[in-house]
Amino acid sequence: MTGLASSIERRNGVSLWRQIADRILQGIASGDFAENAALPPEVALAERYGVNRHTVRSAIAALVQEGVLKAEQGRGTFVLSRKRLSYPIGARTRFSTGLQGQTSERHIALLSSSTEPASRRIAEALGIAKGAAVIRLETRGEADGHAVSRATIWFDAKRFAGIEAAMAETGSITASLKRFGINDYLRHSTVLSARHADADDLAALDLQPGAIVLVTVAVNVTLDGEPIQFAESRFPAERVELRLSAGD
Amino acid sequence: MTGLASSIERRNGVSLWRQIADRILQGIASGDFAENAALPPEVALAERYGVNRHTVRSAIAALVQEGVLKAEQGRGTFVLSRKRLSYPIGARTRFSTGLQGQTSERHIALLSSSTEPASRRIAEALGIAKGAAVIRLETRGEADGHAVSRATIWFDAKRFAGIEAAMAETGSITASLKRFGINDYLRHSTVLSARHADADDLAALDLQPGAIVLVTVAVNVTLDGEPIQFAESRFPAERVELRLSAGD
DNA sequence: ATAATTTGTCTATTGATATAGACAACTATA
DNA sequence: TATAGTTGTCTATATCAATAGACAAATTAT
Repeated sequence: MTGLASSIERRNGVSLWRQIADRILQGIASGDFAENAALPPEVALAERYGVNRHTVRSAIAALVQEGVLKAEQGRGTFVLSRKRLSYPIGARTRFSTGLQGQTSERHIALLSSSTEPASRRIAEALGIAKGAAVIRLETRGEADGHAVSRATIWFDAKRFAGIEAAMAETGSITASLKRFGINDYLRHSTVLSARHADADDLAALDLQPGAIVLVTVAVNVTLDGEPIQFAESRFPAERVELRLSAGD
Repeated sequence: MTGLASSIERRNGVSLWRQIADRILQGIASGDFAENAALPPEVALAERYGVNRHTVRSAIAALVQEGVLKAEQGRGTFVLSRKRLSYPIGARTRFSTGLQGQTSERHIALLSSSTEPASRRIAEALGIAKGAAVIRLETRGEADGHAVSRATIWFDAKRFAGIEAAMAETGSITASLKRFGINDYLRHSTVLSARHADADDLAALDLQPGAIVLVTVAVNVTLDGEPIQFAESRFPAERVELRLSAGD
């Protein structure tokens, strides 16, 4: 990416093969390793990263299982997967329209829903009393059959009673909110962080263990500034990048 | 954060103690573990995460060495460190003003500089010919003595000859650009991703191996839209979160 | 055909990771 | 003072991670 040959760290808590797998994924995303082309041979990669050939093989094996690479005996190891999806974030962040042009199909699957008392944090974000009932939706964003996001979304249960049914039916937050008279809404705030994927993320996003997720914590509001939705979304860093759209 | 007891993954390439250390850091950042208060005892943490007490001890040991926790025999283990810095990103992203109010002192240290031919990517971003000379600055952002960012910045060498001297002197991008007649500039685009810190990041940001960095790739432009600066910045995810400021 | 290149498999060894259990050392409290 | 609760240290064992070397199997080029 920068052209810097940033090296590999040992005795870290993160295995060398995992680090090298990360580097290869980066290389693909940044264009260092072209699509459909062969990777450098294992011995060359081993030398480049200063590790044993078997360690490189472990990294490649993980990426093969992940569907990113394909190894052919005698020929080489080839890059299958495309660049990362670029997910725009701005005042009018929408799942479906945001990925328009990058994927042919996309929708949000409702994994589960429940009603619970609001924690302090959620109550503050939604401007309701702590302990008031909120609806929690667990969702997965899918594009062309691939999982690209995993979100937990909270709504005021009083104002949005039954929204889980609307979500299950429409597969869209925007469409569901319309049923409650909200035709437009804005992203009020977004806070961004990153962490290792937990077991739930791994399963829902079909990730290999050790993968990194980008985490956004966001509040959506009506045009009047009334908070309507609080959400924590997780995006697989190896498949998705977030593009900050300034104006919109 | 969400209250979900997301669990720990095994055989991942990321050791259990590293994952647990991450979780504790998250817990501190999100307020689950209050500052100056004691962590739950080791046996309780071991049970919560479903691992052996010794594994929890490895995680705690790493965080003690990192200066985040302090263990006292017979009493407990205490949280020393504060919440993450919140680094705002928007049209007017500036290092120093962005952290105002959160830290008393902050500046950018110039680690090294060089002149090199522009890669295709950098040439496109800066609107110059591929192979044209560009100045590369390697910098570290510091706040109250702690490293909070590590950036690589490129400028058109023709237009900004000598900017490395200005940077070394002023410790500020904004001040340096003023010397070239640029009194204001805007963030044109930002792309966000995350990865494991490489050896260079680890050293410069004083991180424990295995740590995660948030990565932004950004282009700054003049008010007329002329590109002036291309930068890749790395932020330690355990110490910094990025706050997207919508309007500004 | 032959050789060179590349991925695949096997054995062996070393160190890091994780579990298990026992007990020591220290602190706070009843 | 005695007791419970907590961190610190030690031994032992099993598995994972990484290195090392050798050779097989498949493909491509000479």
